[in-house]
Amino acid sequence: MDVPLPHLDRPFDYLVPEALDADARPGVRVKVRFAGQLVDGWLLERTESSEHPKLAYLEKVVSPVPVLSPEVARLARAVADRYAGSLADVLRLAVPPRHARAEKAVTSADAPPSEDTDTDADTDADTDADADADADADADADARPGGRAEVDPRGWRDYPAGPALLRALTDGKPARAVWSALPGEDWADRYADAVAATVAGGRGAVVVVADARDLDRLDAALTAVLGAGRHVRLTAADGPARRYRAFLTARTGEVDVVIGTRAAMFAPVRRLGLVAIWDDGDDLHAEPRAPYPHARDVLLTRAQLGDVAALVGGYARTAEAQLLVETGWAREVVADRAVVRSRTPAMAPTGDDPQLARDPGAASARLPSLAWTTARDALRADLPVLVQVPRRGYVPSVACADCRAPARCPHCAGPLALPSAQGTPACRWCGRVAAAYACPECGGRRLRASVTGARRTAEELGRAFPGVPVRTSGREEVLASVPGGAGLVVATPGAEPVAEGGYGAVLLLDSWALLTRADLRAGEEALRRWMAAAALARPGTAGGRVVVVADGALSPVQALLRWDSAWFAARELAERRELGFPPAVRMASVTGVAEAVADLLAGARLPGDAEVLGPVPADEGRERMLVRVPRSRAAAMAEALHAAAGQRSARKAADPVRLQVDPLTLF
DNA sequence: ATAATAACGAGA
DNA sequence: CTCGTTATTATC
Repeated sequence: MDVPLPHLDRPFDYLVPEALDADARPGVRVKVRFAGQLVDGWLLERTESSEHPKLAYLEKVVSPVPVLSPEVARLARAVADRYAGSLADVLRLAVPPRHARAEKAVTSADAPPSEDTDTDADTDADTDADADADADADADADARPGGRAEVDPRGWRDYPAGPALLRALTDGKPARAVWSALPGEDWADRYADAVAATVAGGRGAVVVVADARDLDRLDAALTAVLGAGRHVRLTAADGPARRYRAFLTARTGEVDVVIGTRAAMFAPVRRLGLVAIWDDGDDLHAEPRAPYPHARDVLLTRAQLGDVAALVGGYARTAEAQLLVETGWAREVVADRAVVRSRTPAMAPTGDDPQLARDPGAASARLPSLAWTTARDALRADLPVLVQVPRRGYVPSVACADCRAPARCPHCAGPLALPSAQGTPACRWCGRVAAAYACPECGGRRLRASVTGARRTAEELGRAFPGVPVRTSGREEVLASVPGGAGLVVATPGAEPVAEGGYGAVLLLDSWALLTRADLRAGEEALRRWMAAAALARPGTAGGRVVVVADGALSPVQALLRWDSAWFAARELAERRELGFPPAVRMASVTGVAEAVADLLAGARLPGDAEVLGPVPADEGRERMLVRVPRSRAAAMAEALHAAAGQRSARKAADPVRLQVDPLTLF
């Protein structure tokens, strides 16, 4: 039933009239009379009998195309349960809005929609070039015959476990890998290898990337490996018609490789063999619509439910990925230290005090001396220079003025904030005032908030190197690539263009702004962005250098210098265990006007060991409470919150409450 | 939203 | 005890 009310989050039985019998198959969209009015719904299954005494008739089958596959239906239910949401909400994300013209185009051009069991569909249009793969498509995927073409594992040889991963994919084994890409790695090519290996084994794949630029890159890499027409792009940016068309192409089994942004995470794929996500730390992977699922978690749930292989990759490793490794759910795929050293650009930290710069050019650019000379040398060698500058608008938290350790609440470890320049610091979680705050690291008593003026520094940089072309890549205009000669590229994180042959120098400026963000993930996020930029530099052996303007003693900086995000992720995860933060525990946030939040929590039968933190003020006069449970109680907490939301909606409580499990930002 | 059903209270 | 009115709850 396509109504978002939590108390109606269950199936309802209807009679199927004779006339609709043929079309009324599981997975089709239907219209039914419900509480007097016509509402949309999904036909989940056909049964012979019903517990319910008096049934109404199905009103209409909207379209005979069974757009909801059984696998996706099961997945959607699991995702709804995990995120304390309703099936209807998840299905809205999983199945794009119907586009009648696109539907007509796809279903008339091809064979009729395939049978509904994802494992035996064989009505795919025989694609001209390689009809080879489907000769034994119906055979048990685990009993792959030996004579199949293997994918060349060359690009994966830098990682000792790489070739075995590709073999497992071709053999249809549900391998699970957390991959740490080397600097300079062409990740899109490696993902194309993994997909090709899966396809060679007769299975399909879903790959999710964060943005359009990554998608273009992956698209090109896949076309080079698989040829055209073997995969399809699924992204909301392509517009409703193309999106629905791509969706149907996958649903009918015409192609069995889907790549896309998070809109693709629920893509129906026949004989799914691999789910993959690149750069899972990018916050674009978090769906902003209820129930706010994260692409990584949806894909991992998919892998878990369906004996499907999973690949979680990035230059940097997230704490979540580290948890997969530490629990043994996934194996890490990393290069040996010697290989890492040979590929890494020469990296150095430098203090951020421009007064120390002796060179006049450096002083005019307000650049640390080392950063300035490094850039100058690269330009003289006719190599491009990348300058990464954080975007404005980060809310900095409060840090110790002496050692710069983030100031945390002594009681609940939430972030401290200064209400005014003169005020006493208070916790943004529990609201307690930390009047006598002393830094646990160094004992310092002074606090500072920080930082602005990032972009201006970058503009001044251009003036410091007269005659050198300056390009910018940022929010308004994102460059995909730049030519190889001498030139300055100023980019905000995530918008760094690839340089032909690699950058001669990469400068990471104003790291302070990244590191002091009021965010649990500040360190992880800073490292992720630095690594993404540093990965574009030439190796040190080819003259590539990276200068990070930050204290070399800080652990994210250490991790960058050693190109060891696994080490950092392990530290990060250990710290979150200690502080009781996700992903070591499961959290949920409850947001709304004060009394509504209190009402919901009062009605929630939370597990006994649940902790309730807050309230803290949220925007527009609402407030926010956090519920924290051990991971073993995650399902019970989600259930309890969903049920409590159901009670409220059943008695038509006016004020809405937003439930978010594993919210991306906790503060 | 709307109909059924339970709960309630006043008057016979 | 019964009838009419009002809260509650389920909605196939």
